[in-house]
Amino acid sequence: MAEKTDSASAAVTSEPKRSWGDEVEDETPEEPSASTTESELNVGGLAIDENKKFNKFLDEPEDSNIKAVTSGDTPYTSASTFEDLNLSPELLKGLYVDMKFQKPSKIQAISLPMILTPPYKNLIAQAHNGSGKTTCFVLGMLSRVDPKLQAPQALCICPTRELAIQNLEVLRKMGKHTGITSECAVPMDSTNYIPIAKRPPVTAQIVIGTPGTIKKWMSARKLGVSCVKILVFDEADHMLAEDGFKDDSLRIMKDIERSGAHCQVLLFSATFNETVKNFVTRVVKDYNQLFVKKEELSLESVKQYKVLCPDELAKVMVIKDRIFELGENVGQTIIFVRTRHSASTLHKSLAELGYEVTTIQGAQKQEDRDKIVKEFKDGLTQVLISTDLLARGFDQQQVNLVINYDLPVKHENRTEPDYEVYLHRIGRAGRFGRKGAVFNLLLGDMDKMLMEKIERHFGTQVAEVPSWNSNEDFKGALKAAGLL
DNA sequence: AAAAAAG
Repeated sequence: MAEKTDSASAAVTSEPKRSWGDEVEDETPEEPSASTTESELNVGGLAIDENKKFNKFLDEPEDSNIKAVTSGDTPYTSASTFEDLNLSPELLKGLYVDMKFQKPSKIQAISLPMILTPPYKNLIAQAHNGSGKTTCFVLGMLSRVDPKLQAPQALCICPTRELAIQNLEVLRKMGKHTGITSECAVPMDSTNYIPIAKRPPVTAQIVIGTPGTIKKWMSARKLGVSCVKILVFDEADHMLAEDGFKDDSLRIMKDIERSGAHCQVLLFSATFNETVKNFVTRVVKDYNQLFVKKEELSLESVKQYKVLCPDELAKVMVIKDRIFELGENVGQTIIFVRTRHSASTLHKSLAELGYEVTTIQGAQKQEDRDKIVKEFKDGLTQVLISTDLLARGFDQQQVNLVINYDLPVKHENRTEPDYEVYLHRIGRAGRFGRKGAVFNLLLGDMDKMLMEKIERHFGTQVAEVPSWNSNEDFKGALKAAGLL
């Protein structure tokens, strides 16, 4: 039995007074622990234990420890119901009727009061995959927007076109009765292409999109940001990582700040490695934060396995003979590969063997990508091969099986696993506490070593499937995962 | 011998 400590403890911290727009000039390395006094004192802000008894029936990782550190002395009380949040009746209707939500999930219960209570502090929030982060910032945006002001007031930046579209769909469903307008700022497909100069200025109150398009619209003066009062970065660690979208994100932040209005910044992700964490805590100032230990980040409901494969052909055979045969009783499957090229190679091998499979990767045409995602979300396709395009955020509850055809590795050093990508990939299964299984196909000593490092990093045990070509072994694994 | 966005 895992010990149940207080789920969240709040502490007062004193942060360096720095503006998030200043970061480009200010790269001074800084010891974050020196400026942050994190005590485990329970200063009574968060009544989490009280909340626990309501939430224990919910199908999600409620026993997870989310550690809260608040800045300043605003007290926050965890919301045990959505009514606690002073949401408009229209928004509550969307939550209960359209979204069919009953109670806030844990991350929602803790983060929403922080987002919605004046003086609207910035927030850096980490929470498990599939625990309902999207709802946190969507609700935040919808309820902070002034419905009477017809101008962009909330901006949400996402790493992929697919994620931006998905988030907008959630927002529109949740905000259906509010009359709040929204627009998606992603590269348009060829059929709907309108040159930027011919586009009318954006009047939508909430804009969700990808960095390039947002930047483009801003610089063409089609997207005014002077009324923007809430700025969200989904998958924030990636959006602010050195090899991610860092420059674009900082640029957007800076432009908004330059326009004058005070803007609340929300950073959400399931992962924040130490490097990014140190960076983001320097880019935003005066923030509240929610964090999860990396050892507690793997979802218990998703069983992880490793499969030792003697050669490349064996990997294809595992997909063909095990995943296709057993997987269809189990739900949908995503197969992750490292490169666009291996995506098409695998696709071809499987297609030649007569299996029906679709593939998505960034080199495809926008409209093809949209079509593939739509088919998969509609349940018309069962098995989807993907690059890390879909590693983050993609929410399809019927996905119970994730295959790492290739393990995720760091770009700059391929003998190092990319722990964050690994966690995001396996988080495509087990949405909202559902059961799931992950099969890591390992080929050679390098893969074994990478796998060991991953196990060590997250402090998890990844069970071995005894034989790659035994149907019984895979059946047993799926049974143990609760899928058969 | 990377993926993502976008020009």
